Amino acid sequence: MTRVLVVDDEPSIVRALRINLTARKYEVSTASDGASGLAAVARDRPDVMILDLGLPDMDGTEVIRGVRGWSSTPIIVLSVWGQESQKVAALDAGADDYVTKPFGMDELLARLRAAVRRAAPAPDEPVVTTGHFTVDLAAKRVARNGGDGNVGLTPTEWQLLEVLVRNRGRLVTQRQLLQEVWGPAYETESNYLRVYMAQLRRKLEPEPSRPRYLLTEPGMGYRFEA
Amino acid sequence: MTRVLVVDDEPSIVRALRINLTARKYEVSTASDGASGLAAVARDRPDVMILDLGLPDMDGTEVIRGVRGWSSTPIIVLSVWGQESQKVAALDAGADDYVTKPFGMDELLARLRAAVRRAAPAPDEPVVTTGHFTVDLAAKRVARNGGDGNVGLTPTEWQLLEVLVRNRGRLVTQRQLLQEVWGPAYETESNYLRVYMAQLRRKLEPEPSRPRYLLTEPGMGYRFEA
DNA sequence: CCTGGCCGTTAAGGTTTCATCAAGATCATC
DNA sequence: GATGATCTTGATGAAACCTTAACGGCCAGG
Repeated sequence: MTRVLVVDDEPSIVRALRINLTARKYEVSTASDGASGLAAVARDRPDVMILDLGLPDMDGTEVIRGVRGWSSTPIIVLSVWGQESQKVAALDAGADDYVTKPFGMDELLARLRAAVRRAAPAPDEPVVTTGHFTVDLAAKRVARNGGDGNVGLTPTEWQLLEVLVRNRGRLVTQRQLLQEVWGPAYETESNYLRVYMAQLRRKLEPEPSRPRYLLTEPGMGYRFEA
Repeated sequence: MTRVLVVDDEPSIVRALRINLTARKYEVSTASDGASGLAAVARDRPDVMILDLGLPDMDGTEVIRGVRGWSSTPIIVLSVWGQESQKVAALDAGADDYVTKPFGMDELLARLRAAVRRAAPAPDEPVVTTGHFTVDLAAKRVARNGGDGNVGLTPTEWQLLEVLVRNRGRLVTQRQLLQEVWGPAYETESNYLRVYMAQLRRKLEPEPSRPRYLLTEPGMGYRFEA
């Protein structure tokens, strides 16, 4: 039975969610502010968390960071319409998805299912092959196809490549990359990214100046394409 | 059976709607002012609401806001011709679509079907496909069908497209778009919209000068149709 | 018929962001 | 303490982007 934690300070929403989720065989626990929400995550270990951004005691992104410090429980964020920057901040902080209030129950349930499914035992393919090289995530090895021997990557280069390959096909924001590789304090040092992306491209791309696998999306981030 | 709530103070219109809707197997309930309309929404939980803006007791946008506080039931607004600003205000408040009086029954029924269909089970994955291209909200990727490679969108273009796609099938006012993409301070810079809509159409539409998916609603806003 | 408002389109300017290079700082190892 | 690899930092030219203004088409109202 899937456990859901609802953190919202509006009783009507909490009630509606409790009724609908219970009817669909979810196990529901609730909290009405950020502090007790964090406590509830630690206590109940929910499989997924629904979090309202407009809590009375603390900022929603603070709650997300508090959870993400030690848990990867999927988080679906509820936000009122028009607070675009808030939503972006929440996603950057580690939220998995968002729904704007007012929401349709069907939509929320769909996103809930999707979030739980994504979190399920990741059938991670540990080896990714492109037309020119092969990345083995488990063995931490990169080898050029046809050519022998493996490509030597420095620790930082490897971490960067790993994040990109794990999100292959998807765009990864600069902030996310910096946060995962260098830590939260380096969110703005986009210079590092450029230097290391250049090094990766020099070592992996057939034409480093015309990237084919490690793509730049100007203003947004990078994408690994296999 | 689909439940429709009609809120209008003109008996002739209520009667005409009741007859036509009942004949087409809708279950109809009615109310003649805003207050009882709100009560009826809470009591009957209609699948869709048809709301006249010219009610005796309260402003139409007030009714919409009252509903939107806790429900996302689709709302189709009826307004007399010429009250453009009223319609925009209603859409901004959260209405889904509008029909100007006098209206053709066929048109109203079409919009009714569209609104109900839209509210039905939302797709699990945030991937929207049209006849000519596919939008993946999670991966931030747009690909032309058949053609390979993805279409390169700038950050602003992407944000604009995202708002439209998330509200697919439904009219989004200029103000809403400007606020979500550029921020509350740019509510009147409708020039930006024209420039970026043109760019999106050039990149996505098969015939940019004859839009098929990114539609203009003159005086109101834009609509993404899949 | 003319006028004004709204929309679509285009192009140029200024600004931000990106790629590349190279030199200093840091770290691990011996 | 010396050495080599790795990581930071700064500078520069190039590319992409955002903004802004101008022009023309279309439609409605006078």
